[in-house]
Amino acid sequence: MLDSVSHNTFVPNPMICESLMSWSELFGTPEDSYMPVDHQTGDSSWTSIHPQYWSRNHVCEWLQFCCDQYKLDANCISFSHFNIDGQQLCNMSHEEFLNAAGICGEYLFFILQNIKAHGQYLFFPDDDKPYLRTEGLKSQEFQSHSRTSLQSSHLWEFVRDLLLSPEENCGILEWEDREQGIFRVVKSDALAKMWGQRKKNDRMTYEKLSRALRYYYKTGILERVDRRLVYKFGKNAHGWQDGKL
DNA sequence: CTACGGTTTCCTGCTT
DNA sequence: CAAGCAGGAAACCGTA
Repeated sequence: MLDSVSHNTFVPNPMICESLMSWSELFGTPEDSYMPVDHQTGDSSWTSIHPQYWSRNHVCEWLQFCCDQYKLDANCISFSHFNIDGQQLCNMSHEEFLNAAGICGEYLFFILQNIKAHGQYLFFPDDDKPYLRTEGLKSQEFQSHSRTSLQSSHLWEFVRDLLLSPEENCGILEWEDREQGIFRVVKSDALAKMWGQRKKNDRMTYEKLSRALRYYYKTGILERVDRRLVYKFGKNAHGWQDGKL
């Protein structure tokens, strides 16, 4: 689908942008999309370039990727605000992100900060070794047996990834004992709100989130720590030891 | 349509 | 008193 649209003419009309058209309305369904290499221009994929050097096309592709992979509601994103290159994107403040993408802004900002800091990594469940995505991965292959560090659908992985991104977690979570995998929930309400955003559930509370965390005791993902708001990764949790993602 | 895992929601009782 | 913690029970929801 992208191939049928000239990237150079992406959202040329501000009037269209302001109407907050969804991605699919503009470009078709997600299924048609995101090949790692731009076949039309021969450009490298955004995944292999630092955000600072992304072209406008790269920014568009990144946005599309986020909407697809992180199940973000494209309707709340003002695409006109993202008709910019990587340099401008990186210069956007947290506030500007919220302004441009509403409730999705929080997460998009978080994702971008993570990519800026760690690159676009993938993890393969089998060996859990970080794998830097390079060109040539087919989208199907990409979807079938890999995941990004941030798209994890499970709560404990969400918590883990937040913990591994100190620059982006806004002090919501803190390591108590890095070696032993003990961490503390500093801002319980913020954590619940962020998890709620992730699950598109604005009724999420720490009370309910913590119930889900307590279920992990049974499976060895988490271990009980006898202190308020403190948890510990269990033997069945993985990925939290590797310093940076 | 069924099974099932992983929550989500609610609740009662207890602790800090 | 407010905020957390413990789990049981049942509803929910996406995926196989």
